[in-house]
Amino acid sequence: MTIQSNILLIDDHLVVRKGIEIILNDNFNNCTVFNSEDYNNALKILQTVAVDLIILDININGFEDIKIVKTMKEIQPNIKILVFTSHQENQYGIRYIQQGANGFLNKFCTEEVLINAIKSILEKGHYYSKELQDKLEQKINKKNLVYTIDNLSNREYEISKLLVNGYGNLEIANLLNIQMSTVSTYKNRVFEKLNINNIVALSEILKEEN
Amino acid sequence: MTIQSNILLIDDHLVVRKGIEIILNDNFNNCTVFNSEDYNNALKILQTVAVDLIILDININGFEDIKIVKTMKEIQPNIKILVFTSHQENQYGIRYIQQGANGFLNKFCTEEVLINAIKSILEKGHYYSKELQDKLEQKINKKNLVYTIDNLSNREYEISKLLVNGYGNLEIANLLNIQMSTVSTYKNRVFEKLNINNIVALSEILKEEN
DNA sequence: CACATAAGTAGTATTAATTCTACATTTTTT
DNA sequence: AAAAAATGTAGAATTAATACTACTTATGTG
Repeated sequence: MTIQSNILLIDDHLVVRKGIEIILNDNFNNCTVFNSEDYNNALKILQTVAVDLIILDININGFEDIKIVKTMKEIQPNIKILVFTSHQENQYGIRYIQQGANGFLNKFCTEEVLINAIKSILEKGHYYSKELQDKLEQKINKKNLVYTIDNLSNREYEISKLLVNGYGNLEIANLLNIQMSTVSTYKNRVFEKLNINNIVALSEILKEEN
Repeated sequence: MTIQSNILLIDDHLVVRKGIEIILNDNFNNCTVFNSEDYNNALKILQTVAVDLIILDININGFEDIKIVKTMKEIQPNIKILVFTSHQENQYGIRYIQQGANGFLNKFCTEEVLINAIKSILEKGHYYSKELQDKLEQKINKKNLVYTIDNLSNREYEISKLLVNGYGNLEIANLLNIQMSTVSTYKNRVFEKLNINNIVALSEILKEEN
Protein backbone atom coordinates (compact mmCIF):
# COMPACT_ATOMS: atom_id res chain seq x y z
CA MET A 1 0.00 0.00 0.00
CA THR A 2 1.84 3.02 -1.19
CA ILE A 3 -0.79 5.66 -0.68
CA GLN A 4 -2.76 6.58 2.38
CA SER A 5 -5.95 4.55 2.85
CA ASN A 6 -8.93 4.87 5.11
CA ILE A 7 -10.33 1.57 6.21
CA LEU A 8 -13.63 1.06 7.99
CA LEU A 9 -14.19 -2.07 10.07
CA ILE A 10 -17.73 -3.15 10.76
CA ASP A 11 -18.15 -5.99 13.20
CA ASP A 12 -20.32 -6.45 16.24
CA HIS A 13 -17.56 -8.12 18.23
CA LEU A 14 -15.03 -5.85 19.80
CA VAL A 15 -12.37 -8.49 19.85
CA VAL A 16 -12.68 -8.99 16.11
CA ARG A 17 -12.34 -5.28 15.43
CA LYS A 18 -9.31 -5.10 17.66
CA GLY A 19 -7.83 -8.15 15.99
CA ILE A 20 -8.22 -6.79 12.49
CA GLU A 21 -6.92 -3.44 13.59
CA ILE A 22 -3.74 -4.88 15.00
CA ILE A 23 -3.16 -6.86 11.85
CA LEU A 24 -3.68 -3.75 9.74
CA ASN A 25 -1.30 -1.74 11.90
CA ASP A 26 1.30 -4.45 11.75
CA ASN A 27 1.18 -4.70 7.99
CA PHE A 28 0.30 -1.32 6.58
CA ASN A 29 1.85 1.90 7.69
CA ASN A 30 -0.31 4.25 5.73
CA CYS A 31 -3.78 3.45 6.83
CA THR A 32 -6.25 5.04 9.16
CA VAL A 33 -8.71 2.66 10.74
CA PHE A 34 -12.29 3.56 11.62
CA ASN A 35 -14.64 1.16 13.19
CA SER A 36 -18.25 0.55 13.96
CA GLU A 37 -20.16 -2.14 15.74
CA ASP A 38 -23.31 -1.70 13.71
CA TYR A 39 -24.58 -0.58 10.35
CA ASN A 40 -26.21 2.66 11.42
CA ASN A 41 -23.09 4.07 12.87
CA ALA A 42 -21.14 2.83 9.87
CA LEU A 43 -23.44 4.72 7.54
CA LYS A 44 -22.88 7.88 9.55
CA ILE A 45 -19.16 7.49 9.24
CA LEU A 46 -19.52 6.98 5.51
CA GLN A 47 -21.35 10.26 5.27
CA THR A 48 -18.50 12.19 6.79
CA VAL A 49 -15.30 10.39 5.88
CA ALA A 50 -14.05 9.25 2.48
CA VAL A 51 -13.33 5.58 2.98
CA ASP A 52 -11.32 3.38 0.62
CA LEU A 53 -12.17 -0.01 1.99
CA ILE A 54 -14.82 -1.49 4.22
CA ILE A 55 -14.22 -4.77 6.00
CA LEU A 56 -17.72 -5.92 6.61
CA ASP A 57 -19.21 -8.51 8.91
CA ILE A 58 -22.52 -9.54 7.46
CA ASN A 59 -24.15 -10.84 10.56
CA ILE A 60 -24.60 -8.03 12.99
CA ASN A 61 -26.32 -9.00 16.22
CA GLY A 62 -27.85 -11.99 14.56
CA PHE A 63 -29.31 -10.09 11.66
CA GLU A 64 -28.18 -10.02 8.14
CA ASP A 65 -29.01 -7.35 5.63
CA ILE A 66 -27.74 -8.19 2.20
CA LYS A 67 -28.79 -4.80 0.92
CA ILE A 68 -26.32 -3.03 3.16
CA VAL A 69 -23.74 -3.38 0.39
CA LYS A 70 -25.88 -1.45 -2.04
CA THR A 71 -26.75 1.15 0.56
CA MET A 72 -23.12 1.80 1.27
CA LYS A 73 -22.19 2.04 -2.37
CA GLU A 74 -24.91 4.59 -2.87
CA ILE A 75 -23.25 6.83 -0.32
CA GLN A 76 -19.76 6.34 -1.66
CA PRO A 77 -19.88 4.70 -5.09
CA ASN A 78 -16.17 4.05 -5.36
CA ILE A 79 -15.78 2.38 -2.05
CA LYS A 80 -14.51 -1.20 -1.97
CA ILE A 81 -16.17 -3.75 0.26
CA LEU A 82 -14.61 -6.92 1.59
CA VAL A 83 -17.14 -9.20 3.20
CA PHE A 84 -15.44 -10.85 6.14
CA THR A 85 -17.50 -13.41 7.95
CA SER A 86 -17.55 -16.70 9.72
CA HIS A 87 -20.10 -18.08 7.29
CA GLN A 88 -18.89 -20.45 4.62
CA GLU A 89 -18.58 -18.56 1.41
CA ASN A 90 -20.29 -21.02 -0.86
CA GLN A 91 -23.48 -20.30 0.95
CA TYR A 92 -23.35 -16.53 0.87
CA GLY A 93 -20.46 -15.29 -1.20
CA ILE A 94 -22.07 -15.04 -4.57
CA ARG A 95 -25.06 -13.15 -3.32
CA TYR A 96 -22.90 -10.46 -1.84
CA ILE A 97 -20.72 -10.19 -4.90
CA GLN A 98 -23.86 -9.76 -6.97
CA GLN A 99 -24.95 -6.96 -4.69
CA GLY A 100 -21.68 -5.18 -5.35
CA ALA A 101 -19.21 -6.45 -2.79
CA ASN A 102 -15.65 -6.65 -4.06
CA GLY A 103 -14.47 -9.65 -2.15
CA PHE A 104 -15.47 -12.34 0.29
CA LEU A 105 -13.27 -13.82 2.97
CA ASN A 106 -13.82 -16.23 5.80
CA LYS A 107 -12.71 -15.35 9.31
CA PHE A 108 -10.83 -18.60 9.54
CA CYS A 109 -8.25 -17.20 7.15
CA THR A 110 -4.64 -16.65 8.06
CA GLU A 111 -3.10 -13.25 8.54
CA GLU A 112 -1.35 -13.60 5.21
CA VAL A 113 -4.55 -14.30 3.33
CA LEU A 114 -6.25 -11.36 4.97
CA ILE A 115 -3.57 -8.89 3.99
CA ASN A 116 -3.42 -10.33 0.50
CA ALA A 117 -7.13 -9.90 0.13
CA ILE A 118 -6.91 -6.31 1.30
CA LYS A 119 -4.00 -5.54 -1.00
CA SER A 120 -5.75 -7.18 -3.89
CA ILE A 121 -8.87 -5.13 -3.38
CA LEU A 122 -7.02 -1.87 -2.95
CA GLU A 123 -4.82 -2.48 -5.96
CA LYS A 124 -6.86 -4.55 -8.37
CA GLY A 125 -10.27 -3.60 -7.13
CA HIS A 126 -11.38 -7.07 -6.14
CA TYR A 127 -10.53 -10.27 -4.34
CA TYR A 128 -12.08 -13.55 -5.35
CA SER A 129 -11.06 -16.84 -3.86
CA LYS A 130 -10.69 -19.81 -6.13
CA GLU A 131 -14.03 -21.24 -5.03
CA LEU A 132 -15.80 -17.98 -5.61
CA GLN A 133 -14.34 -17.60 -9.07
CA ASP A 134 -15.58 -21.05 -9.97
CA LYS A 135 -19.01 -20.23 -8.70
CA LEU A 136 -19.12 -16.99 -10.61
CA GLU A 137 -18.20 -18.73 -13.84
CA GLN A 138 -20.83 -21.36 -13.26
CA LYS A 139 -23.31 -18.63 -12.67
CA ILE A 140 -22.50 -16.85 -15.90
CA ASN A 141 -22.70 -20.03 -17.91
CA LYS A 142 -25.79 -21.33 -16.26
CA LYS A 143 -27.86 -18.19 -16.23
CA ASN A 144 -29.81 -17.70 -13.10
CA LEU A 145 -29.44 -20.32 -10.44
CA VAL A 146 -30.89 -18.45 -7.54
CA TYR A 147 -32.04 -20.82 -4.90
CA THR A 148 -35.56 -19.86 -3.92
CA ILE A 149 -38.85 -21.61 -3.49
CA ASP A 150 -40.01 -19.84 -6.60
CA ASN A 151 -38.18 -22.47 -8.56
CA LEU A 152 -40.13 -25.28 -6.99
CA SER A 153 -43.01 -26.82 -8.85
CA ASN A 154 -46.34 -27.04 -7.09
CA ARG A 155 -45.89 -30.65 -6.22
CA GLU A 156 -42.37 -30.05 -4.98
CA TYR A 157 -43.62 -27.23 -2.84
CA GLU A 158 -46.49 -29.27 -1.50
CA ILE A 159 -44.18 -32.05 -0.47
CA SER A 160 -41.69 -29.60 0.99
CA LYS A 161 -44.35 -28.24 3.28
CA LEU A 162 -45.30 -31.69 4.46
CA LEU A 163 -41.65 -32.49 5.09
CA VAL A 164 -41.07 -29.46 7.28
CA ASN A 165 -44.23 -30.29 9.13
CA GLY A 166 -42.59 -33.41 10.32
CA TYR A 167 -44.13 -35.98 8.04
CA GLY A 168 -41.91 -38.84 6.95
CA ASN A 169 -41.55 -39.97 3.37
CA LEU A 170 -43.82 -42.92 3.89
CA GLU A 171 -46.53 -40.85 5.50
CA ILE A 172 -46.41 -38.38 2.65
CA ALA A 173 -46.55 -41.18 0.13
CA ASN A 174 -49.73 -42.47 1.77
CA LEU A 175 -51.27 -39.04 2.09
CA LEU A 176 -50.76 -38.29 -1.58
CA ASN A 177 -51.20 -41.83 -2.85
CA ILE A 178 -47.84 -42.03 -4.50
CA GLN A 179 -44.82 -44.24 -3.92
CA MET A 180 -42.34 -43.48 -1.22
CA SER A 181 -39.58 -43.50 -3.79
CA THR A 182 -41.44 -40.77 -5.60
CA VAL A 183 -41.47 -38.69 -2.47
CA SER A 184 -37.78 -39.31 -2.18
CA THR A 185 -37.24 -38.12 -5.72
CA TYR A 186 -39.06 -34.90 -4.98
CA LYS A 187 -37.12 -34.43 -1.83
CA ASN A 188 -33.89 -34.73 -3.73
CA ARG A 189 -34.97 -32.36 -6.43
CA VAL A 190 -36.04 -29.81 -3.89
CA PHE A 191 -32.76 -30.09 -2.04
CA GLU A 192 -30.86 -29.66 -5.28
CA LYS A 193 -32.89 -26.68 -6.35
CA LEU A 194 -32.40 -25.00 -3.03
CA ASN A 195 -28.80 -26.10 -2.67
CA ILE A 196 -29.38 -27.63 0.73
CA ASN A 197 -29.18 -31.11 2.12
CA ASN A 198 -31.43 -31.39 5.11
CA ILE A 199 -34.91 -30.63 6.30
CA VAL A 200 -33.97 -28.07 8.91
CA ALA A 201 -32.46 -25.94 6.18
CA LEU A 202 -35.60 -26.45 4.14
CA SER A 203 -37.76 -25.33 7.02
CA GLU A 204 -35.72 -22.19 7.35
CA ILE A 205 -36.11 -21.34 3.71
CA LEU A 206 -39.84 -21.95 3.74
CA LYS A 207 -40.24 -19.81 6.82
CA GLU A 208 -38.18 -16.97 5.43
CA GLU A 209 -40.27 -16.74 2.32
CA ASN A 210 -43.46 -16.18 4.21
CA MET B 1 -3.67 -8.22 38.56
CA THR B 2 -0.76 -7.92 40.88
CA ILE B 3 0.97 -11.19 40.21
CA GLN B 4 2.15 -12.70 36.99
CA SER B 5 -0.52 -14.72 35.15
CA ASN B 6 -0.39 -17.08 32.23
CA ILE B 7 -3.43 -16.87 30.02
CA LEU B 8 -4.34 -19.27 27.26
CA LEU B 9 -6.62 -18.17 24.45
CA ILE B 10 -8.46 -20.80 22.47
CA ASP B 11 -10.35 -19.61 19.43
CA ASP B 12 -10.46 -20.72 15.83
CA HIS B 13 -10.47 -17.20 14.46
CA LEU B 14 -7.13 -15.47 14.30
CA VAL B 15 -8.69 -12.04 14.48
CA VAL B 16 -10.39 -12.92 17.74
CA ARG B 17 -7.18 -14.18 19.30
CA LYS B 18 -5.37 -11.04 18.22
CA GLY B 19 -8.17 -8.90 19.55
CA ILE B 20 -8.21 -10.50 22.96
CA GLU B 21 -4.45 -10.38 23.12
CA ILE B 22 -4.30 -6.68 22.47
CA ILE B 23 -6.92 -6.05 25.12
CA LEU B 24 -4.98 -8.13 27.60
CA ASN B 25 -1.75 -6.35 26.81
CA ASP B 26 -3.41 -2.98 27.12
CA ASN B 27 -4.92 -3.75 30.49
CA PHE B 28 -2.63 -6.12 32.31
CA ASN B 29 1.06 -5.70 32.47
CA ASN B 30 1.88 -8.93 34.15
CA CYS B 31 0.45 -11.54 31.87
CA THR B 32 1.86 -13.90 29.34
CA VAL B 33 -0.51 -14.92 26.58
CA PHE B 34 -0.49 -18.29 24.88
CA ASN B 35 -2.87 -19.17 22.15
CA SER B 36 -4.28 -22.04 20.20
CA GLU B 37 -6.70 -22.36 17.36
CA ASP B 38 -7.94 -25.77 18.37
CA TYR B 39 -8.42 -28.04 21.37
CA ASN B 40 -5.67 -30.54 20.61
CA ASN B 41 -2.98 -27.97 20.54
CA ALA B 42 -4.45 -26.34 23.63
CA LEU B 43 -4.21 -29.60 25.52
CA LYS B 44 -0.57 -29.90 24.54
CA ILE B 45 0.11 -26.44 25.87
CA LEU B 46 -1.65 -27.33 29.10
CA GLN B 47 0.64 -30.28 29.53
CA THR B 48 3.74 -28.15 29.41
CA VAL B 49 2.81 -24.78 30.83
CA ALA B 50 1.08 -23.91 34.09
CA VAL B 51 -1.82 -21.75 33.03
CA ASP B 52 -3.92 -19.59 35.32
CA LEU B 53 -6.78 -18.77 33.01
CA ILE B 54 -8.19 -20.13 29.82
CA ILE B 55 -10.37 -17.98 27.60
CA LEU B 56 -12.27 -20.57 25.70
CA ASP B 57 -14.28 -20.45 22.53
CA ILE B 58 -16.69 -23.36 22.61
CA ASN B 59 -17.38 -23.72 18.98
CA ILE B 60 -14.23 -24.69 17.19
CA ASN B 61 -14.62 -25.18 13.48
CA GLY B 62 -18.28 -25.84 13.90
CA PHE B 63 -17.90 -28.44 16.61
CA GLU B 64 -18.59 -28.18 20.24
CA ASP B 65 -17.24 -30.47 22.92
CA ILE B 66 -18.75 -29.71 26.26
CA LYS B 67 -16.43 -32.12 27.99
CA ILE B 68 -13.40 -30.11 27.01
CA VAL B 69 -13.85 -28.20 30.25
CA LYS B 70 -13.52 -31.35 32.31
CA THR B 71 -10.64 -32.61 30.24
CA MET B 72 -8.72 -29.43 30.80
CA LYS B 73 -9.42 -29.40 34.49
CA GLU B 74 -8.10 -32.93 34.72
CA ILE B 75 -4.79 -31.80 33.36
CA GLN B 76 -4.59 -28.73 35.56
CA PRO B 77 -7.19 -28.90 38.32
CA ASN B 78 -6.74 -25.36 39.53
CA ILE B 79 -7.04 -23.74 36.20
CA LYS B 80 -9.82 -21.20 35.70
CA ILE B 81 -11.90 -21.27 32.57
CA LEU B 82 -13.82 -18.39 31.08
CA VAL B 83 -16.11 -19.49 28.29
CA PHE B 84 -16.11 -16.73 25.72
CA THR B 85 -18.42 -17.22 22.84
CA SER B 86 -20.78 -15.61 20.41
CA HIS B 87 -23.61 -17.84 21.57
CA GLN B 88 -26.22 -16.39 23.85
CA GLU B 89 -25.39 -17.43 27.35
CA ASN B 90 -28.76 -18.64 28.49
CA GLN B 91 -28.63 -21.40 25.98
CA TYR B 92 -25.26 -22.70 26.94
CA GLY B 93 -24.01 -21.01 30.04
CA ILE B 94 -25.42 -23.24 32.74
CA ARG B 95 -24.24 -26.36 31.06
CA TYR B 96 -20.67 -25.18 30.97
CA ILE B 97 -20.76 -23.90 34.50
CA GLN B 98 -22.02 -27.27 35.62
CA GLN B 99 -19.14 -28.91 33.83
CA GLY B 100 -16.71 -26.79 35.81
CA ALA B 101 -16.26 -23.58 33.85
CA ASN B 102 -15.75 -20.52 36.05
CA GLY B 103 -17.45 -17.96 33.94
CA PHE B 104 -19.35 -17.35 30.78
CA LEU B 105 -19.11 -14.28 28.64
CA ASN B 106 -20.50 -13.28 25.30
CA LYS B 107 -18.22 -11.89 22.62
CA PHE B 108 -20.49 -8.90 22.24
CA CYS B 109 -19.24 -7.61 25.58
CA THR B 110 -17.33 -4.39 25.95
CA GLU B 111 -13.65 -4.22 26.76
CA GLU B 112 -14.53 -3.17 30.28
CA VAL B 113 -16.76 -6.16 30.88
CA LEU B 114 -14.13 -8.49 29.51
CA ILE B 115 -11.42 -7.22 31.80
CA ASN B 116 -13.81 -7.23 34.73
CA ALA B 117 -14.67 -10.82 34.05
CA ILE B 118 -11.02 -11.77 33.86
CA LYS B 119 -10.19 -9.90 37.03
CA SER B 120 -13.15 -11.43 38.81
CA ILE B 121 -12.11 -14.93 37.85
CA LEU B 122 -8.48 -14.43 38.75
CA GLU B 123 -9.32 -12.81 42.06
CA LYS B 124 -12.60 -14.34 43.19
CA GLY B 125 -12.40 -17.51 41.20
CA HIS B 126 -15.54 -16.98 39.18
CA TYR B 127 -17.56 -14.62 37.03
CA TYR B 128 -21.30 -14.95 36.75
CA SER B 129 -23.47 -12.49 34.90
CA LYS B 130 -26.78 -11.50 36.39
CA GLU B 131 -28.72 -13.74 34.00
CA LEU B 132 -26.55 -16.70 34.77
CA GLN B 133 -26.97 -16.22 38.49
CA ASP B 134 -30.74 -16.21 38.08
CA LYS B 135 -30.60 -19.37 36.03
CA LEU B 136 -28.43 -21.08 38.60
CA GLU B 137 -30.85 -20.21 41.36
CA GLN B 138 -33.81 -21.49 39.36
CA LYS B 139 -31.96 -24.67 38.73
CA ILE B 140 -31.36 -25.17 42.42
CA ASN B 141 -35.02 -24.62 43.19
CA LYS B 142 -35.89 -27.15 40.52
CA LYS B 143 -38.80 -25.25 39.12
CA ASN B 144 -37.80 -26.85 35.93
CA LEU B 145 -40.28 -29.53 35.03
CA VAL B 146 -41.41 -28.34 31.62
CA TYR B 147 -40.16 -29.53 28.31
CA THR B 148 -37.01 -27.51 27.79
CA ILE B 149 -33.51 -28.19 26.69
CA ASP B 150 -32.42 -27.81 30.28
CA ASN B 151 -33.74 -31.29 30.87
CA LEU B 152 -31.44 -32.78 28.31
CA SER B 153 -28.25 -34.44 29.40
CA ASN B 154 -25.02 -33.17 27.92
CA ARG B 155 -24.82 -35.97 25.46
CA GLU B 156 -28.42 -35.59 24.46
CA TYR B 157 -27.88 -31.92 23.94
CA GLU B 158 -24.74 -32.46 21.93
CA ILE B 159 -26.49 -34.86 19.64
CA SER B 160 -29.51 -32.60 19.33
CA LYS B 161 -27.36 -29.83 18.02
CA LEU B 162 -25.72 -32.05 15.46
CA LEU B 163 -29.14 -33.24 14.37
CA VAL B 164 -30.46 -29.75 13.78
CA ASN B 165 -27.31 -28.94 11.91
CA GLY B 166 -28.34 -31.46 9.35
CA TYR B 167 -26.15 -34.38 10.30
CA GLY B 168 -27.64 -37.83 9.85
CA ASN B 169 -27.58 -40.52 12.50
CA LEU B 170 -24.77 -42.34 10.80
CA GLU B 171 -22.67 -39.24 10.43
CA ILE B 172 -23.13 -38.43 14.07
CA ALA B 173 -22.28 -41.97 15.06
CA ASN B 174 -19.01 -41.65 13.17
CA LEU B 175 -18.26 -38.21 14.50
CA LEU B 176 -18.71 -39.33 18.09
CA ASN B 177 -17.45 -42.86 17.66
CA ILE B 178 -20.58 -44.52 18.88
CA GLN B 179 -23.08 -46.81 17.20
CA MET B 180 -25.83 -45.48 15.04
CA SER B 181 -28.35 -47.26 17.20
CA THR B 182 -27.03 -45.30 20.14
CA VAL B 183 -27.60 -42.08 18.29
CA SER B 184 -31.09 -43.25 17.56
CA THR B 185 -31.68 -43.98 21.21
CA TYR B 186 -30.62 -40.46 22.12
CA LYS B 187 -32.79 -39.02 19.44
CA ASN B 188 -35.79 -40.84 20.80
CA ARG B 189 -35.09 -39.79 24.36
CA VAL B 190 -34.68 -36.19 23.31
CA PHE B 191 -37.93 -36.30 21.37
CA GLU B 192 -39.67 -37.79 24.37
CA LYS B 193 -38.25 -35.27 26.78
CA LEU B 194 -39.24 -32.40 24.57
CA ASN B 195 -42.52 -33.99 23.57
CA ILE B 196 -41.85 -33.63 19.88
CA ASN B 197 -41.41 -36.06 17.04
CA ASN B 198 -39.33 -34.48 14.37
CA ILE B 199 -36.15 -32.55 13.80
CA VAL B 200 -37.74 -29.36 12.57
CA ALA B 201 -39.51 -29.05 15.91
CA LEU B 202 -36.24 -29.74 17.66
CA SER B 203 -34.52 -27.01 15.69
CA GLU B 204 -37.22 -24.58 16.70
CA ILE B 205 -36.83 -25.38 20.35
CA LEU B 206 -33.07 -25.05 20.23
CA LYS B 207 -33.38 -21.73 18.47
CA GLU B 208 -36.08 -20.38 20.74
CA GLU B 209 -33.95 -20.76 23.80
CA ASN B 210 -31.66 -18.03 22.57
C1' DC C 1 -43.31 -26.79 -35.04
C1' DA C 2 -39.62 -29.31 -33.12
C1' DC C 3 -36.60 -30.08 -29.67
C1' DA C 4 -35.12 -29.39 -25.07
C1' DT C 5 -36.18 -29.14 -20.49
C1' DA C 6 -39.14 -29.56 -16.44
C1' DA C 7 -42.47 -32.15 -13.88
C1' DG C 8 -44.66 -36.20 -12.07
C1' DT C 9 -44.08 -40.74 -11.18
C1' DA C 10 -42.02 -45.72 -9.97
C1' DG C 11 -39.03 -50.07 -9.48
C1' DT C 12 -35.24 -52.02 -7.46
C1' DA C 13 -31.19 -52.34 -4.91
C1' DT C 14 -28.79 -50.37 -1.30
C1' DT C 15 -28.12 -47.81 2.78
C1' DA C 16 -29.74 -45.49 6.86
C1' DA C 17 -32.88 -45.06 10.67
C1' DT C 18 -35.80 -47.02 14.17
C1' DT C 19 -37.43 -50.22 17.61
C1' DC C 20 -36.93 -52.82 21.31
C1' DT C 21 -34.36 -54.92 24.58
C1' DA C 22 -30.62 -54.79 27.72
C1' DC C 23 -26.93 -53.64 30.74
C1' DA C 24 -23.34 -51.09 33.25
C1' DT C 25 -22.49 -46.45 35.33
C1' DT C 26 -23.71 -42.24 37.35
C1' DT C 27 -26.60 -39.35 39.82
C1' DT C 28 -30.33 -38.34 42.61
C1' DT C 29 -33.67 -39.25 46.05
C1' DT C 30 -35.40 -41.21 50.13
C1' DA D 1 -26.50 -46.30 52.54
C1' DA D 2 -29.91 -48.32 49.77
C1' DA D 3 -33.12 -47.81 46.22
C1' DA D 4 -34.60 -45.45 42.22
C1' DA D 5 -33.97 -42.84 38.28
C1' DA D 6 -31.23 -41.07 34.68
C1' DT D 7 -27.32 -41.67 31.40
C1' DG D 8 -24.44 -43.64 28.09
C1' DT D 9 -24.07 -47.31 25.32
C1' DA D 10 -25.13 -51.48 21.80
C1' DG D 11 -27.02 -55.66 19.08
C1' DA D 12 -30.35 -57.52 16.19
C1' DA D 13 -34.37 -57.35 13.70
C1' DT D 14 -37.31 -54.49 11.25
C1' DT D 15 -38.75 -50.58 8.74
C1' DA D 16 -37.89 -46.31 6.29
C1' DA D 17 -35.19 -43.51 3.25
C1' DT D 18 -32.14 -42.87 -0.66
C1' DA D 19 -29.82 -43.52 -5.13
C1' DC D 20 -30.15 -44.40 -9.57
C1' DT D 21 -32.43 -45.27 -13.59
C1' DA D 22 -36.16 -44.54 -16.46
C1' DC D 23 -40.48 -43.46 -18.59
C1' DT D 24 -44.53 -40.33 -19.61
C1' DT D 25 -46.59 -36.07 -19.88
C1' DA D 26 -46.36 -31.12 -19.81
C1' DT D 27 -44.05 -26.55 -20.89
C1' DG D 28 -41.13 -23.43 -22.85
C1' DT D 29 -38.19 -21.51 -26.62
C1' DG D 30 -35.66 -20.63 -30.92
